[in-house]
Amino acid sequence: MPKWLVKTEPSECSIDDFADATGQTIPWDGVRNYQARNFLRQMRVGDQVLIYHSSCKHIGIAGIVKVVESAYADPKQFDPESPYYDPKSTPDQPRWQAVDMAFVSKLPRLLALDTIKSRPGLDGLPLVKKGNRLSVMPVTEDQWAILLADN
DNA sequence: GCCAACGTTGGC
DNA sequence: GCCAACGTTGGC
Repeated sequence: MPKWLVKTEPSECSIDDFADATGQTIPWDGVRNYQARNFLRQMRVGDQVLIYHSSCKHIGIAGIVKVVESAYADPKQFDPESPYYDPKSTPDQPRWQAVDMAFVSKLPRLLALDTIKSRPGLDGLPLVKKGNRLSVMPVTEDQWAILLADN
């Protein structure tokens, strides 16, 4: 079963928002980068996803969610009022996808970015590569195990 | 708030 | 198809 990591600004959507919506579904929409979108398309129901908090006070991996609905056309691309509106997208030819996710667990404590960077074996993870801006990325089983060790 | 790194756009 | 200009991301 593939595993993933997604970045989010906690002011927009945090692990606590998922926890507060336990048993419910939260759409993962607004992805507007082709490489990230291609990974979204590969997600399958049941895949586990690490939630990474970016651009905030406590940067790092905060918890785990799971995919509960695989990719469908992101409705926000058709909504002129939305900041995620894409005028070049049409319902016949949608450019962007969303998936639905649901809460699994919070990490007992935040796995901080500097801790992540200090662990060997994560060189291949796009998250720790310099200048990387990819917001949806695959995580290998090995990387997953390293990240969740001692947590 | 700064700024390096990156992706996208659009003129040519 | 090149590439400069621009906008955005995201750590610091």
